[in-house]
Amino acid sequence: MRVVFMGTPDFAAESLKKLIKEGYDVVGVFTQPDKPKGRGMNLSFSPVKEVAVEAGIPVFQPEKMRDGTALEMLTSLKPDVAAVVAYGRILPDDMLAVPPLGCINVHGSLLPKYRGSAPIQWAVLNGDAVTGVSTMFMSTGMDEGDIIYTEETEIGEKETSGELFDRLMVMGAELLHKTLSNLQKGGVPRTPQNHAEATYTKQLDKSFSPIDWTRSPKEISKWIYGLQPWPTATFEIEDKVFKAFSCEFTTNKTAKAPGSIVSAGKAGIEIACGEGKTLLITELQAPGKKRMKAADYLLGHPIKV
RNA sequence: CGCGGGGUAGAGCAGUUCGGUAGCUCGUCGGGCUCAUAACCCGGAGGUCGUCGGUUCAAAUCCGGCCCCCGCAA
Repeated sequence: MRVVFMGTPDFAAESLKKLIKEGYDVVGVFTQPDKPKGRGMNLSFSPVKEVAVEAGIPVFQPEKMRDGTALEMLTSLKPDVAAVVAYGRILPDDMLAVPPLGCINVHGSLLPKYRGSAPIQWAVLNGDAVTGVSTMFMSTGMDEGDIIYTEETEIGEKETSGELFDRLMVMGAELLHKTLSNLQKGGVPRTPQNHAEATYTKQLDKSFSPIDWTRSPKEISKWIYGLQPWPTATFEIEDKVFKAFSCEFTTNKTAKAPGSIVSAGKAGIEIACGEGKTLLITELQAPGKKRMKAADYLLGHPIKV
């Protein structure tokens, strides 16, 4: 079975690695064009490209999806099936129609919940107890295809999106393997999504960072963990912007306005939240500094309460 | 050559402008106070000041090379 793989970030690279390891005939890999990245703005390969290059698989990085060149590339590979994992591009219908067995997509949520960009992070941000991965047959509408398999997993109380990501990318890779394997053997289930239950997520960016202290400690905690490793939750003290990494709930009550500092000591920095409750920030990062315990930061930077 | 901040006791920082043998808070060790303590008091240990080289009577501090960490931006 000739497989064409399309993907870009680590989440996708994990699946590609799995396919290679399981011996699939990966005849070509599509990934986003190389971009300048990091300090120094050096040109860098996507994680998927790294894996493909190492495995000696031809890499395709079309700039545009709809000018025909991408379609030509795909057609020339004569794929039986395409596996698409976080490619970051919308495939036009003519490309979706190329592989006879269809285009399989791995999505980081239990569809039809969280269609769109950052499903994993939103599951954490919303305080969900359970999320998972799904494989589906791609269709014209974004993440609207028929579901093949799903696999659930619980979200830990203090699990960050990054940690959940690491688990789901492995689950996703295995589910993709199961899907392709059964597809090759003859058939896989095909369940239309209940579109009435669909929800959509917005892509995350820095504008989500500032913590809204009027919310409950529980919500803020989820915000802090859900926004890791990026774009990270932030708050301000004395005009400096801090990133928040860890927090603890308290049983304290306060009459202070949400966002004000209630106490600062060995336990951390206690800040007033909504409902008169407080949240203890235990790990943070000051501008230009490393991530550190809030207590350590206070040693060299006394904060007036 | 994208912009910028930083590497000083176990930890977090000050000191670098105007060179002169290292300071603060916490921790740690010992002692004291106390019914008791994460509180308080007294005392001690602990640093080749990232690294290599240069200038100088003298360098954490001035000059040059290198390594590492971090923020922005992507």
